[in-house]
Parts: sequence; C-alpha cells; structure tokens
Amino acid sequence: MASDANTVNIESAAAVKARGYHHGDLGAALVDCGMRLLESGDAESLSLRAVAREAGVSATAVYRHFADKAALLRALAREGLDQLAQNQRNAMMHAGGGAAGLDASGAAYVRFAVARPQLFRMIMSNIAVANGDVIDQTAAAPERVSGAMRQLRDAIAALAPPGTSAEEVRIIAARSWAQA
Amino acid sequence: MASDANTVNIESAAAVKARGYHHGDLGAALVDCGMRLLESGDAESLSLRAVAREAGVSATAVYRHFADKAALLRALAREGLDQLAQNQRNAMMHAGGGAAGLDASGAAYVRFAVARPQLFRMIMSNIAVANGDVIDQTAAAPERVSGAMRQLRDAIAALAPPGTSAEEVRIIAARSWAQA
DNA sequence: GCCATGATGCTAACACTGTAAACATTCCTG
DNA sequence: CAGGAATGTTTACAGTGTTAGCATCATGGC
Repeated sequence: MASDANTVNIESAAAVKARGYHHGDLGAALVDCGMRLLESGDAESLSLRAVAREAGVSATAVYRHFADKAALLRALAREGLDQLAQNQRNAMMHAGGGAAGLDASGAAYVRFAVARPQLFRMIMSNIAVANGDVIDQTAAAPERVSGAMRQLRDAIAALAPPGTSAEEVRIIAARSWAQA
Repeated sequence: MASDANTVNIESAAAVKARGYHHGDLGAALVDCGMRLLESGDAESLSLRAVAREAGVSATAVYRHFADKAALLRALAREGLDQLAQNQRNAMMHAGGGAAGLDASGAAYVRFAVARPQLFRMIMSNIAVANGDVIDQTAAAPERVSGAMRQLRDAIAALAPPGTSAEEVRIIAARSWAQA
C-alpha cells in the first residue's frame, strides 16, 4: 500500500510501522512536528494536514487531540513561549542576575526572535488570542518605564540585524520587559 | 440566470445589470468591498473570493487588478493606513496643533483602532510586509523618547477600553508616534 | 481468560480556498 | 472600421479545515 503521493518522511514511516495503530503520544508529537515545520522556514502556510503528514498520521487524527486548527496553533505558541522563557531564564542565571542578568535575558529574547522568526511571529500572532493567563500576566506588569527598560532597548538595538526597524526594536523591548 | 446560491448583495447585482460586462473601476471597487467586509466583523477569514462576490464579479477577475491575494491585502492595508492618517491629521488640525494636537492625534489613532479592529489588525499584520516606503518612514523616525511620547501614552491609556493590556498601549503609542 | 467499551486512528466526503488556462466581450487606437 | 489590448467569464485543479462513520487497539470487570 501507500502507493499514492502522500509520502511521509522516512523516520515517521518507520515509526508508523513500529507502532502499529496507536501512536504513543500524539498531541505531544504533533506540537513537536509543528515546531520542526516552523523551523524549516515554511512560514505562515503551516497547515493542519502538513503537521499530520509530518507526524505520519492521517489529518483527522489531529482532532482527537485538538478541537481545531486554532487549538493546535495555540499549543504551538504556548510551547514556543515556554522555550523562550526557558532561554531567558537560563541566560539570566548564567549572567548572575541583576542588571547584567536582565541584559542577558533581553539578548536571549532577541536571539530567539532572530534565530526562529517563523516561530516568533507565530507566537506573537497567537498569544493575544491564546489562553488568558499569559495575557493577564503581561497586563499585570507595572506601568513604570525605568532605566532598565532603556538599557534593554539599547542592548536589543545593538544585537538586532541592521535591517530591523526602530519600531520593531521598541516592540521587542516591550515584550521582553513584560516577559521579565 | 444567476439561479445558483452565489447571491451577491442587491446593490452590486443591480450594478452588474447596469454595467453589462466591464466594471468602471474594479480594483478601486475591490478595495472598497474589502473594506466593507472588514467592517462587518468577518475577521481574518477575508477571502479573495468573498470580496469578488461582494463586488458582484467572478473570483478570477481580481487577478486583472492584483497579482495575488497578498497584493489585494496590501492594497487594503494601504487604504486603511491612509484613512488612519487622514483621521489623525483632521484631529490634529481641529485641536489647533501643538501638544494638544498631538494628543488629539493619538486619541484619533486609538479611536480608529477600537472602532475598526479588523481593519486595524489587518493593517498591523500587513504593513510590515507592505511597500517599503512606509516602513522606511517609520524606521527613519528619530529614536528619542521625549515627554510628548509619555503624554501620548497617557492619553491612549485613558481612552483605551479597560481590557486593553499595558503592552498594547505601548505598541499603539509607538505606532502613533512614528506616524505623527 | 474473555470480551465490552472507550480511546484513538482511518477513509470518504463536503464546502471552501487560491490560482492557472482558455475563451468571451468590450474598449480604444490606428 | 479592423484588430489588438483590457477586462471578465467559465472551467478546472490542488490543497485546506472539518464532519461522519467505520476500524483497531488497550484495558478493566466478569
């Protein structure tokens, strides 16, 4: 069988052979595959069917783990956000906290945004609609713009590629600030 | 004829009857119809076919005026941006320029964003990819954050609905600043 | 030990979408 | 008035999200 053109990648095909019918933990596997697809630059044309294909599973199997495509995207955004936060925490730890730590955290943020632009854009697009708690967290951040914010923005401006617009820098800084 | 379910709105149907084959100025009409569809809350599911339908024209006719869907969206974003700028200019004029004018301009910006959220979101999504000149303009804006900026942000925070996150306020302020 | 049942997967199908190709009609220029 | 250049139309195709109904597995109660 499988003579039609819907060839999945070899690893997945083998995995299918190995697992039989049930997949150990689709859902987790789906967000992994979605992540991988976002890495490989396929941009915003990330389709439900494509991630199902990548996972070596039929398109409709996704619906056993996510209500709809939006839910999948939200899960991806959340996972990406977690990774980002982890990166920032690590950077901050490594720098030993304090102002230097905050600087490092901001730098990690920008590195993330530059290294994985598709993921980053996806996060930014979906986080506003995602589960409210993250939104609430950022909304609950104090309003004061202290010197650290300026510091952060400077660090970002220094790290960002030359093409980056001043406004993008400002947005990134705001995000980073709220995150921290 | 026209016995199938693709009923266009009455005005357009009449217009079709009146014009015969050629439409006076599709392209302009298309962005008008797209605008109207964005107003009526249909959100991000704005389809090329839908605006063609709204214009009382076959889907593929769009391609005589726009290279692809992205081009249509860009045109819509540009039109929306023009309207925004016009609103801001008017508000500023009416307030008599100066700090009060800047305040009024910011207020007009927020009013726009709140009154037509679909359009606003669409502009924000597409402007980064749109024709470079607008981007360049914003990028060329001086980096300094003066007292006026803070003033602007305060005005926005006062005008925005209670649910608006602090970060959204900051982004709006940045946009508005760059615009002005 | 078996087998009912729920969780999980699959195929088929539907209503959409964006887009290309080929044909039709109208406008405008020579 | 002829004949191209514009502009619209129909038809078709590949791809999308989603639903309905069926198949297969894992597991806990008898």
